[in-house]
Amino acid sequence: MSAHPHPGPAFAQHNHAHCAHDALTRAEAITKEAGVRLTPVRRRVLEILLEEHKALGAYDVLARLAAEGFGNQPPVAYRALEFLVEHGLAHRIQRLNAFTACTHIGQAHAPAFLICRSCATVAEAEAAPARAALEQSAAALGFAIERTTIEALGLCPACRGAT
Amino acid sequence: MSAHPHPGPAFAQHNHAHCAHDALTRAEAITKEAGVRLTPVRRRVLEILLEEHKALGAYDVLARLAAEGFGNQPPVAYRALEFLVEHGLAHRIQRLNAFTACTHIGQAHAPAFLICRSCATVAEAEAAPARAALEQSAAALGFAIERTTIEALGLCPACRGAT
DNA sequence: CTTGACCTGTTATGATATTACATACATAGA
DNA sequence: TCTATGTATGTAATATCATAACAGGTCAAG
Repeated sequence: MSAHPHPGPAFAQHNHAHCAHDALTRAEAITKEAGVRLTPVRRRVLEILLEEHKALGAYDVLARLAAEGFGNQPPVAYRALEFLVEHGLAHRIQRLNAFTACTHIGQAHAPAFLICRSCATVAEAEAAPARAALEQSAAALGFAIERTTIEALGLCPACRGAT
Repeated sequence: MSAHPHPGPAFAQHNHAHCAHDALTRAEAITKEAGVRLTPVRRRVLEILLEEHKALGAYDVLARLAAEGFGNQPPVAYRALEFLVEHGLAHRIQRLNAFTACTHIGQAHAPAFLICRSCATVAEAEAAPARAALEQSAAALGFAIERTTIEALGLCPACRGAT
């Protein structure tokens, strides 16, 4: 169990170095637990995503990897990203065709994403109530939901303040 | 006002010819009202989308158009689709990079999409409660939502029944 | 019947993503 | 230790999705 069960949102001021380091530590625990390998490329991709609370395209990640001596073909990035998403270490933002590090690694969560259209920061919000509401609507139609994508575009607190 | 303010979901049995014809009639009213033109390409694209309650990729639509003598370059399809989305006659399904005809043309609505992973049918569900719940979560973080995308993947009633 | 706005078409290119296959690495069992 | 096996990485080639820029056509207001 962690001492930080509810880390603040990406919008809030925080010690980002600690936030990123903590995420990596958790990622190592998670992967070890699952019996899968957090290889150098995978780990590096997670680190890259953790540098900022933004979503990065696969090709952005790829460029970074290539510059550091990893392979420079798309599958290198896509495979690492897929691995991270599959193990809950990162999320795919459909609206942006991009990826962002999970800010709640190791915690059961079903996030909604809040995407600032001004600064591109992506935060995870609690989506359980929204999902429950949707579940209701769907059930009324006889539809069995398996996976839900909830993404909102708008303005983060900082960008609302700025003119 | 229509005699069918609450058409059934795409999953329900319905007279599809009537459903599609009705949608076109409404589309004509909407565009006339807005002072924009439902030109042949645009109208034809809407008809194509209305043929089934599925999402079609821009290039699928384009192929149909080209076969019918319209232009065969991507912008032809993208522009018509953009027009339809802009005027609420169709929706973009982010998850599929595809488009589907709106089943509630002319009604104020903020839909969630239910996508059957088996038969690919797309239905619109009521998303107002889910949006309200999300609005709550977002407000707590100081985030001002402008647009929300809600898409669920799962099994439609028919495909649940089938083994 | 001209003008201006908008629509359609085309070329070209950019951005995102996957398939297929070859090579290298880790590790468990002989 | 050796080697077989599964898994990971690297590369080439290609598929899929999307937009920019510009030329020509259509239509309706003046």
